[in-house]
Parts: sequence; C-alpha cells; structure tokens
Amino acid sequence: MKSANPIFTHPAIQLLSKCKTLNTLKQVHGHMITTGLAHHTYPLNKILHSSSVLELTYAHTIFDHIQNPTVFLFNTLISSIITNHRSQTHLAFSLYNRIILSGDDKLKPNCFTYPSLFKACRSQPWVRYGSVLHAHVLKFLEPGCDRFVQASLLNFYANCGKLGVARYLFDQINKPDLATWNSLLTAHARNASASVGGINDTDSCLSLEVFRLFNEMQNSLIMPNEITLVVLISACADLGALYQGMWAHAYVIRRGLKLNCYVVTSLINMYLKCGCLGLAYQTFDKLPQRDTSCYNAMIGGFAIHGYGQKALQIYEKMRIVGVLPDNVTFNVSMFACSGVGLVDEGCKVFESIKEVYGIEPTLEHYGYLVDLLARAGRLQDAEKRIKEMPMKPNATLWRSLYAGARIHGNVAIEKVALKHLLELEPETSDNYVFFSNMYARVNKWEYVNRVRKAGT
DNA sequence: TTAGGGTTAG
Repeated sequence: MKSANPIFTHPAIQLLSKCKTLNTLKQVHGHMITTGLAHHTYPLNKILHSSSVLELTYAHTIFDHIQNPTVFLFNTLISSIITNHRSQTHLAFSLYNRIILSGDDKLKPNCFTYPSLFKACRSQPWVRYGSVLHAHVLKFLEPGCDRFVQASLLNFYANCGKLGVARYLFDQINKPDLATWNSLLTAHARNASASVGGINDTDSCLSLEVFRLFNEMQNSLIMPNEITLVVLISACADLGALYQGMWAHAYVIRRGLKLNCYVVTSLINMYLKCGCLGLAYQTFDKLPQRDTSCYNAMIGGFAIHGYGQKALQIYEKMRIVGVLPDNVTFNVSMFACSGVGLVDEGCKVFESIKEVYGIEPTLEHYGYLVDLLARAGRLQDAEKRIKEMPMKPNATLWRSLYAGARIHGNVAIEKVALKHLLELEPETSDNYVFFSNMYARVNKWEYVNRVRKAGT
C-alpha cells in the first residue's frame, strides 16, 4: 500500500489555516523555511493563500522570492487580491501580464486564471479589459472547456448591459448548471431594473423574460435555489406583480427553501412595491435573525408609506438587538423623519453617525439632513450645515435648500441656493426658470427678462 | 495535492 506523501499531511500546513494574525503566520512560515517545506509548491501555495488574506504585502514578498512560479501560484494570488483586496486590483492585472508576457512555454493562463479577473472587470476602471480578456480566453483555452469561465464571461457582458452577448454565451453552454442559470436570470433582472428614468417597455419585457427563463429552467430539471428565488421575486417587484410574487413566496415555503435574509429582503421589497405594507411587515416580523439589509428595507418601507414613527421604532429596535446600521440605514431613517416632520429625531440620527458609530457622515447623509431641515422650514440651520460641511456641497443639497426656501417663502435663502445651483449646473434650464420665477414673485421684472435670456 | 462563476435594501 502506498503511504501518503508527508508534505501534504505536515502539521505546519494544518496550523496555517488557523493563523489569525500575521505574526503567528510568520512563525509558521519560518518553521516551514527551516524544515525545507517552503520549497514545495503545495505548502507554498497554502502559505501564499493564507498570507494574502491577512497582509497582501507579505504575500507579494513571498511570491517575489519564488523562482519560476507556476500558473497555480499566480492564480492563487490573483484571485485572492480580487476577493480580499479589491482596491489593489491593478496588482492582479500586473500578475496576469507577467503570465502573458513571460515568453515561457510552460507558463500559460488556464481556466482558473479568468473567473476572478472577469469579476474584477465588472467595475471601473477595469471594464475595458473585459473584451481583451475574452480574446485571450479564445486564444489560450479550448472552446467551451470550462463552465466557470463561460459563466464569468456571461456575467461580465450582462454587467455591461450586453444582454444579447450574455444570452449567446449561455446558449453555448452544454447543460447549464444551477449557478449558470442563476447568472442568466440575474443578467435579465439586473438589466431590467438598471434603467435610468423609470420603467419602459424594454424593462418590463426583461422582467417578464425572468419568468419565462424560470419556467425553462424548471423544464430542464434544474432545481431552483434561494438565489434563483431572490431574482424571481425581484422581477415580480419590478413589475408590481403581486400575485406572482405571492406564488414565489409560497414556492419558497413549499419547496423547503430557506427564508434567509436575502430572500426575506427581496420579499419585503416586493410587497412594498406592490403597496402591501402589512404583508411586508409580517414577512419581516417572522424572520428570527435579521441583518442590516433586512432592517433597511423595512425602515425604508415604512418611510415611503408615510409611517415615519414606525420606521424610527424599527431603527431603535435594530440598535437594541445590536445589528449595526450602515450608510443606507442612516439615509432611510433620516428620510423617514423628513417625510413626517420629525426634525429633532432626524438630526439625532445624523449626529449618531459620528458620535455613536464613529463614521464620518457622507455627502449623501448631509443631503438627507439638509432636506429634513429645509422641508421643516429651518432654513438658517440648513444653510449653516451646508456652509460648515467638510466637503463641497453638490447641486442636490442646494436644490433641497431652494425647495425649502421656496415653500417657506424665504426669498433671501432661495436666492443664495439658486446662485449656487446656477454655478454648479449652468446647463440646466430648470434653474433659470426657478430664478426668473423668484424675481417674478417679488415683481423684479427687469431681472426676470435678464435671467430668461441667460438661460436660453 | 491546492484554485475559479450566481442573490437583498434608499
């Protein structure tokens, strides 16, 4: 009987996965160097992976000391950078370039090289490299050799809005598995809800296509999972299709799928979009373990339906049970206050961002604060907040101040806000109309004509 | 003997 190679079962390798700090990892690495273990690819890959999660610089130093690293080691580092250190994506691409430009016949990218790189290409500034990578896939890999590469390509094109290419690539895949089906469904749902400026016929068609694809998927005997249902329920929300959404909810229960935070959040959102606040709350209330997103959906739901006080109660409950709020939580909570004039409560939420949670308020947070104050007629406070904020205010903030000043009849502040709006958006004709309307209201007709001329 | 693709909220 052949005994296992001791390298693979060495206790130092078991220890590696338990290292929680760079210091302990360095100790194990030192031990591996003295025992000669660090010369072998298998343990080297393990240490490269563990160190890249904890401290990328250390992993890079290890990598730079490896003579003739294999494509396996390149892939490990590339994928770890993209998964754990997205801001360092350029390092992943320079590693990829090293493979391509090595001139070494033994060093070629393989099917494990591409999925993470395509994932990186979904955000700027890397999007433009996607089609280059696609060309490399065709050059270096056998056609249709790997479903992971095919699915990641599909996701890349879907993310760019090139749904036709995504569908073409899907049709090339032999017996698509569950994740590939989910990719295609996600592609349609994402493109349906990604349009700017509201619903149009194309978007509705894409959401309807999600229904059709779901049926096609079931006919191909692939069992949907929670992810599939999240996509299906989101399509129902986009269409305002309550009956289909309820059917999907029942399907989750009937098929024994988990009502996890993703599924429940999409259900809450669907019920809210269909105007069923009660059903949204029932679904929220039944979930024993809720995450931040789930709370955000419910707070936002109460806010949109005009129940600011209820929204704040949920926000308070979140604090009591110890679920950490995020930027969205602060936004929706302040929005909830704004809608029903709970000014002091909204200000308290704003102050808590820094004082309680130690987070620097963002431009968007200031936007909600100014909107809250301006709507309530606290125009001097709103203007003071804009002037004292640490970043440059954008047009949205000045517009909120303008709207508040307009409603509450404060021409002086209205004028200040409009001047800033014109500076920031000289091309927006609405701003000139607002300005001339303001002068017309105070009977300054010579200015009305002057502003109108400037705006044409 | 190790690696890679799919989900929610304003």
